[in-house]
Amino acid sequence: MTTTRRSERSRRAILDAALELLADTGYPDLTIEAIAARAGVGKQTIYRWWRGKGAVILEALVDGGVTDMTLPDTGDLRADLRTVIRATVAEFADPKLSATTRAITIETLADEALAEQVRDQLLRPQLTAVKERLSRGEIREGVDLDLVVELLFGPIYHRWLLRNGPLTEEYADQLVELTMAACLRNG
Amino acid sequence: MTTTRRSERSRRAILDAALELLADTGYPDLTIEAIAARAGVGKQTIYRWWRGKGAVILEALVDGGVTDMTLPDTGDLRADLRTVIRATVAEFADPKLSATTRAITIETLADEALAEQVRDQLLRPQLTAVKERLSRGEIREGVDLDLVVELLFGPIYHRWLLRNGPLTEEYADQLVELTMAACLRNG
Amino acid sequence: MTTTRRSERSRRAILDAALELLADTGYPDLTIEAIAARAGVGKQTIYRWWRGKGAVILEALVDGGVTDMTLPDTGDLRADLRTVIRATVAEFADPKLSATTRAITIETLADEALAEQVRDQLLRPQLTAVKERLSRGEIREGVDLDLVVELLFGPIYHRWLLRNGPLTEEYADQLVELTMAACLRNG
Amino acid sequence: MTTTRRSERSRRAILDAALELLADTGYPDLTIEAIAARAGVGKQTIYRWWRGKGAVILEALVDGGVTDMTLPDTGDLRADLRTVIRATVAEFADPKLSATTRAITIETLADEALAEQVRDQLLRPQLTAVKERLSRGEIREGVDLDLVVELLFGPIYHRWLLRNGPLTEEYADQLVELTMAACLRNG
DNA sequence: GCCTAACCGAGACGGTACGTCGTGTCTTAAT
DNA sequence: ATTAAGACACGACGTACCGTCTCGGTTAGGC
Repeated sequence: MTTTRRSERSRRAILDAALELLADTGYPDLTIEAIAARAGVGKQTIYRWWRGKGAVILEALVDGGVTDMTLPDTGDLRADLRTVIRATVAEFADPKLSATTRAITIETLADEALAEQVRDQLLRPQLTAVKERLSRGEIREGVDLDLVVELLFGPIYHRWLLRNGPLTEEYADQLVELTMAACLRNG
Repeated sequence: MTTTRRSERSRRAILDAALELLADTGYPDLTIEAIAARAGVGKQTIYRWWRGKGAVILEALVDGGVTDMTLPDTGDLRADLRTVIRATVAEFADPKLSATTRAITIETLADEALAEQVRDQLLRPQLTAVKERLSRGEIREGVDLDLVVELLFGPIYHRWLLRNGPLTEEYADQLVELTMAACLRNG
Repeated sequence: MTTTRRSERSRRAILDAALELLADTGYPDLTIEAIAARAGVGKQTIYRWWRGKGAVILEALVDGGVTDMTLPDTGDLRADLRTVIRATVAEFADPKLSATTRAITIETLADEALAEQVRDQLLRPQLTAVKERLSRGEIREGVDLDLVVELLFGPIYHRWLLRNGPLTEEYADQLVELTMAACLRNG
Repeated sequence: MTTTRRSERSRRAILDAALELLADTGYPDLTIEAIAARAGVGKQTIYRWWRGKGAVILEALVDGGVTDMTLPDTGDLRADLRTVIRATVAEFADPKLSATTRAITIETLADEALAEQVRDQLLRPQLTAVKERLSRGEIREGVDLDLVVELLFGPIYHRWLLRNGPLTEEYADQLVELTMAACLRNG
């Protein structure tokens, strides 16, 4: 088996530069050339190890540990979800953090292969964590938990993406309320 | 005072060419230069009247009457929504029609001003139509109808956008079922 | 016979604008569009009456009376020529006036028809005046006066055009001296 | 330190293409875009190494060895000059070869920096060669040899540039005759 | 003094070339 | 073998002018 003689130094410089530029100039104006320059790296080095700027950004984000999600479990499902959904809404409402999601979403739209990675490495962990918490709640039988999860996150995504209304704490709470009404055993 | 004497002939040629190329080559590979060439028009004429390819496509779609949406009202809210949501899911599942939505969504992510137009001219009419139908149903009091609408469309958008699962008729039906459970007076 | 309903007002505005822009931006950067704008005139009006920017400039210059040339005749041919050649050299040395000649020369190089006009309306009058003065001097028989005239002006043109040396008063004097030696009866 | 590794292959292709197009279409209609296309080269590669089409043409001509000039020395100055001047006049009279000179002259008029190169690389060698031959002749003392050279070439340039008369062998001979009268010790 | 052409300003139009930018591939020299 | 550097062919960008073409709105003859 061959050891990759890849330079860790370069890898880090590239990922860091990518995140910095993402914050500075926004995703659409992000270029491989700029990343290489800022990282003090040859363009070839980027092309050798990644398929495009989307792949670089993805790795940068995953590497940055955006993925961490630990769900509270106080025994009160409704309250726990409220916590999670409030946090999610706040994240989408924050222009700074929101840029990150925009970046990935755009790539996701254009590139099927990348979408797969995003789904598996960023999205699923979060959704699964919520689903798992739901599975310990008093859910009506016959209800698809995956669908319930989407009932929680879908509207947020939709509203954020299409800028179709404000993302407030009240919104989060109402969303949880309605979803609970939809799937809890006792309405 | 000077009247702007815009050529309707050119406008039509450009919008038509844009739609044809969108179908042929897909949005990311769409080029102002190609649109101009196909339309038999100078590039300047496009730049004079639109802010970029996103704006052209938007106008092309709006102009093409993609906006039309007439909701059935059989008296049975659940059945009517099932019809609408099934149709929506089918549209998102169809790779052909879906390309159009992808095109707009991408531009929407990148351009705030454009997003506003999309929201007002394409999105709102559809959402409002559904909301209006809901308002004639047996909804529990205190429930925000806008939120119910998002409960219906959000999950679809979410699943489609992130390729997070299949978009089938069963999916549509379950979605309607859960939403009804969330907001109908009689559960 | 039909009278031309041409607007003298526009004609003047165009010629004036052309000369101003020639001074401001130099000939190569001069555009019909800029002339029209500065003159407050439609482009069509320029294209209707002139064949291009060269023609406009030429008329502007001829109209400006650049053509006037009255030769002194003190009886002393050598002294008279010295006066004329010194003036000519000074004109070519002056960057401001020189720009005019540059403009015409460029057009002359590119456009045969224009060259003819320049030759007849600007160049010939000057050369003829000198030739005429020469004919009243003590020229050796068998000497072509046209050639003598060129012996005087050619070197200046050459040096100016190719920036092949300084254009000073001494230069003018030496030039006259040599030419006199070439053609005067008494050396 | 960084070494520039310019592609000789591209350089040659560009210069060759430039000369071919110059012959085909003439200087005013010559285009960087066309040169790049004909040379099978990116436009950027031209802009990287030259300042404009004038610079390309100049290098192409210098590179093509237009510069070579060997003067005869039979001992008879008058005869030798006759040979040179006849050749020069013939060159200017030939529409084919003349196009080249036109091209350079135009650029020279517009661009000071380029003019310097033309002067040093194309013009000076020729003039210096003649001057050197003159210095071995019976020139009257006190006569500036540079001026004599200009007495020979200036009129030709003048007549050619302004199309002020025919460029014939007789013209060449008269020109030499007059110049000799101006500067030879024995008239 | 009115009528009706030609002429006017304005500027949109189809084009062509501009000079710049970023792409992804390549070559080179230096670890 | 991998790296930083950056030249390369390519293709699109958005801009500037070209010369032609409508538009209304004067304006100056000939009646």
